[in-house]
Amino acid sequence: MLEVSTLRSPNKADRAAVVGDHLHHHVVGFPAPPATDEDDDTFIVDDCSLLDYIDFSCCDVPFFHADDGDILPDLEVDPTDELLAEFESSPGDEARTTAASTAESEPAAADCCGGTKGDVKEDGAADESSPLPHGKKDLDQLDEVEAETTKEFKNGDDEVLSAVTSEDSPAAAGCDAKSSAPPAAEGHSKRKASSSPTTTTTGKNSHGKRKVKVDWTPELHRRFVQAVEQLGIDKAVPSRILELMGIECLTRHNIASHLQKYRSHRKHLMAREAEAVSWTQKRQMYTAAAAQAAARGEPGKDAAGVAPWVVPTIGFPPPPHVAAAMPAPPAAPPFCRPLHVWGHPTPGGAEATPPQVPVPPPLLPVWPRHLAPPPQLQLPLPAAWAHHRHPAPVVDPAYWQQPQYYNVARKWGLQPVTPGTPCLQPQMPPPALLQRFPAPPVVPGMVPHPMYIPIPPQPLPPPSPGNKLAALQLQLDAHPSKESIDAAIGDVLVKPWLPLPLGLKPPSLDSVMSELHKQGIPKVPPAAAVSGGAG
DNA sequence: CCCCAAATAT
DNA sequence: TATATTTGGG
Repeated sequence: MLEVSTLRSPNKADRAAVVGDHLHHHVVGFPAPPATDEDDDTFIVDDCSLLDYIDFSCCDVPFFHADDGDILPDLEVDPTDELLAEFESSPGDEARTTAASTAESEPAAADCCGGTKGDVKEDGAADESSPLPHGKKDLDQLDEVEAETTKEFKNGDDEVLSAVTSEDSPAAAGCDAKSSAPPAAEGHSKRKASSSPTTTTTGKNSHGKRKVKVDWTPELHRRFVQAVEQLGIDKAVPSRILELMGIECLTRHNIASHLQKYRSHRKHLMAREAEAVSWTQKRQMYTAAAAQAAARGEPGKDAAGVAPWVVPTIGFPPPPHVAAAMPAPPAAPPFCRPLHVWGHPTPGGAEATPPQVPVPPPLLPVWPRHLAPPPQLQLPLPAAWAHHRHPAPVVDPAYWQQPQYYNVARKWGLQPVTPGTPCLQPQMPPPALLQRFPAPPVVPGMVPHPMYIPIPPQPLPPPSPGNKLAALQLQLDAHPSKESIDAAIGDVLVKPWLPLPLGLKPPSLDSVMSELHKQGIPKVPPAAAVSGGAG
């Protein structure tokens, strides 16, 4: 059994307790509970079932359900937004839902886990009994759970959000989390010890399993990010973050881990981006060169030859007008799930401001491959592209400020990238646009993806004799490393656009496009048929 | 206490 | 298998 310790917050009174599943639906968030001070320490979740059912994976998706349709609301969210409940399940099933709670703007008070889904650790026992037929629920801890409203309805289940860990750390405890199990036994219970078979977490329904790990739900993550941002670099250390977050359910370790990952993730992104950018640039340069060559009437350079090289800009955001002219992205995924947790919370407003131009983003956010987007969850999301206009990209200052990353950031010029923001669901381009989007030809060696137009490496048009640049580029691009490709692809998937490294000066897309246009070259290779687009 | 790297679980 | 999270060490 796992125990979760709850943290108590000194100040906060709030905490929601979690409820056991037994309740079927009662969620229980107690807004501020008068509760139990006594108890603060631990909650037990008994039910096993709850957790089980909860599909954490889905959790990520919480947004979708949003009533408002928002997706990743920012931290500040209104209650409404915050609800992240995910209900993926349908009523019929077990339903698992999770709701998020509201968050408050207040960091401190935050609710912690607003989003967390319950995790709990388990141990065993508890009762698995969980008799609940279907319900499972979690609870949330949120302090204020106002949001509940929605949640409750939803499936009737409840959800919870708490994260929990079992750490021993008392300190941590406090939260509302749910915890469960009896403390006893193992005492420390680190999950690890048990190897118990059960484990599970994710959803399965069976009853016995629960999540052991802290579930970093988007909500939680948001909070995390927020905290980090608020703290700013220096202070963005686990302990501070924890404090800021106010979530007592989490332990420093949890935070630290998450932080680590967060950084790591960023680092990777940066690296990939850099690569992608460079690759893209080369490509673009080549394109430009080719276009010029074509313009000169060089043989072999016709629209066809050139067009293939026109790729959606991966490296940088196309200017609005260009974007408009560009081919619409193939089909947008049914919905996007936030980059798990790694993204930044979009601070308010960003999403709030819909892009003036409903231009479909050339690039789409990533949806974890392992997750199949629930069909039902298709929500209209605000265009992610709003990013272009974001006055100030929301970046996690803290992140970048960290020495190691700061340097990197400078190096790569990533300042404004907002890593996780992307999870907005791109709007589905109008049919007309979709048609314009030729299906990417299947190119051996290239990974087919609806998101980008594959550019066959091999079929490069021979450089014209006089075109050194083209030749050079050809060489460079002819055999892109797998990584490069991957990076490019990943890039596309991950973010709509990337800032170029400071040192690089990409040819303007406009110039390229206009060049092509002059030549009568279609923006997109006519050939391809639209792939399933939506797929 | 924090960061990094590895191990493990999901 | 890949990814996420946790655990352990410096």
